[in-house]
Amino acid sequence: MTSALTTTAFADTILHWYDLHGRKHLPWQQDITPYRVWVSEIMLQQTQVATVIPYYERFMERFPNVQALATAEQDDVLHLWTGLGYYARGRNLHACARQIVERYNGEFPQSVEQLSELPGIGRSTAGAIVSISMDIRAAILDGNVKRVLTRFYAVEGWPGTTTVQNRLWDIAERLTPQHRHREYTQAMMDMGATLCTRSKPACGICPLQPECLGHASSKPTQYPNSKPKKDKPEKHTWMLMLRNPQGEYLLQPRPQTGIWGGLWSFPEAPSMAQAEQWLSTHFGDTAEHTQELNSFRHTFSHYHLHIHPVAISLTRSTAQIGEAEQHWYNPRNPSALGLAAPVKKLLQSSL
DNA sequence: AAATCGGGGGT
DNA sequence: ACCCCAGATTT
Repeated sequence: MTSALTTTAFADTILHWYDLHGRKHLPWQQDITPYRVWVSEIMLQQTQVATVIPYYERFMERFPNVQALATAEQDDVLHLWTGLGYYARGRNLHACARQIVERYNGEFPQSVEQLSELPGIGRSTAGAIVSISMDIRAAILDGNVKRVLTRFYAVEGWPGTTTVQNRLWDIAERLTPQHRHREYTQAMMDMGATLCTRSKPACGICPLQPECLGHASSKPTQYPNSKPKKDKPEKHTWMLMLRNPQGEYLLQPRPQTGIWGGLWSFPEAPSMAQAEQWLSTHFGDTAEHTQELNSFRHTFSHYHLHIHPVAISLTRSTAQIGEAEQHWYNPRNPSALGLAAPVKKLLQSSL
């Protein structure tokens, strides 16, 4: 980790580049408040800017402040989160808003330590909130910053390990300047997002290039070192699309934890045989036209899920199924519920 | 320390 | 088809 550049010169270089080329017109960069920055940071976790923007605009219109979010129903929050993924972010966002209202009288606490105790806010997100919206010096270490730093210092090792992560935090803290925190934080993210990109870094126009060890190595894209590969298991599930005579589909809430936590989905079975078993138990005299639709594959970060949709038309509406909560969903008049992306897709294609 | 959580966009 | 993205939480 040797560079001719002092930490001060590093920040000055970044800030000068930001003044000329940084992004200053993103939605969350207007009317900067802790609430608006917080929501944007949560949405931007593992999700790219272009994807987030329409979700952010809708969310801000519906929940303009932390009080509005705190008093909302979880279904209303997850409805606006449908399609963004990582739904624990939506649940944590909601829980966090309620804690801020209850414990802090609706005002965001002004330290990385206090913010980090709140659900969904870790060290990096807390650093972003205080540096951008409160003018408090703090480092961040998101994907963009990791990429810039691992390249600039040619840091070996996968950043998922504690060793590499600690080293990167040390570097990030050391490089954060004493002034212009908001601009520096934004500048580092912009560098990573627009210049020091994953596969085609624009080293030719990068102000850090003369001192960059990654560039000197002639293989800057080898940083950050990639995660060790693992085979993804293949899993299967049968989704039962029960349609009543009114054209409504039966949905059930999923558990709060695990895949699609807190969202609504079709009843599922681990095999077609068990699906038919379940059908005869609950709909023995009302189910007809059971038809297996074309299956498709949905890929998660850690496994592939083969979804086998089964269309079942009911001769009449049926009462409560066991003790489970349930909702009859009309695709022509959608309810405000959180839906997993494949469920939403299936409901739309049923029209 | 390692596993768990989605969906989309780039290549 | 594969990689990974403005990470945090749980085990």
